[in-house]
Amino acid sequence: MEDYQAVKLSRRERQIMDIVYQRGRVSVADVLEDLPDPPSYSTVRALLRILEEKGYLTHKKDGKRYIYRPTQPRHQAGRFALKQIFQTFFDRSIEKTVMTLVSDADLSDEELDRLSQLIEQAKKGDPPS
Amino acid sequence: MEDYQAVKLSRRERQIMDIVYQRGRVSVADVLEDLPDPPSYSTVRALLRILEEKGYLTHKKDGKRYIYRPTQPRHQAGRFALKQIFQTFFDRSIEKTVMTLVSDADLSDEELDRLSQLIEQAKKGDPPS
DNA sequence: TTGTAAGTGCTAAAATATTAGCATATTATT
DNA sequence: AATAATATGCTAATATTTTAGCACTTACAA
Repeated sequence: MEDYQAVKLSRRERQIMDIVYQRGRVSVADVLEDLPDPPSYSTVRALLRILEEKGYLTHKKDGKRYIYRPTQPRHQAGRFALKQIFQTFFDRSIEKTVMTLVSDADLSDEELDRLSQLIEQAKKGDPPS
Repeated sequence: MEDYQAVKLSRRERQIMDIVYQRGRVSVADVLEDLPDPPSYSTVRALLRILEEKGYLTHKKDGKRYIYRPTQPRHQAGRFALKQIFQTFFDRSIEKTVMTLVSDADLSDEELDRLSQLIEQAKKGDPPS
């Protein structure tokens, strides 16, 4: 399992991976811009290199600079991260988790409708137990 | 904002906080048991002490041993963590997030119904925009 | 071309985090 | 009240993370 396991990453590495996943693709300057308590340019480069060595990122050249992207698809990484949260804070209860999500979000009626539909579909589509 | 900001925690500290939030209250032995690549007993004690110094935990005596608990309520910490994930991996889209949650979960029909109700209630109760 | 601005590669210093171990305290039992 | 078992308090060694800086490269424009 070579997941985006925050469990293996150091503090800075984690911060950087979060930025990478938020932006999709990043230059050194992008990361520097988003990083809290921003360190030096050199530092960011070093971290990106390390993350690449560890297999979390790849880069390609774009003009004279590197553009980094995650090796693992965002969706997959998100799924893993979500599972983690859900286990740690919400007793593995989907209900509790969705409740928190929804109550914090201040959704419009249309959005709520779409959510309902989503759940209906889940009910039809994939009947368990 | 003195949240459960994983952003400030080291790798081990984070792992420990996750365990604490999962179990609610822990002894040193509990933590040691759940920690991946378990270090020594001493180590765990040291980490717990540090987390207490930093304000993330408190302890009280229970017989001869300490029981640690988070200073921040679980619900609040969970909310914060969830928000983070949601921003990082799901474009701030509740729909995407819920979709992932629900499709991974293999819920029973009753559970799906309860979710629907939840959403209906949100619609009535708190009409936005 | 060649100068310059903006990159990268690498290395090693500095700062933090992680760890073990010894000394001391507490509880329960005999 | 002495002992054994199981805690904690503290300190210092070790390992890892984080950082800066110098040497080199590339792209572009004068």
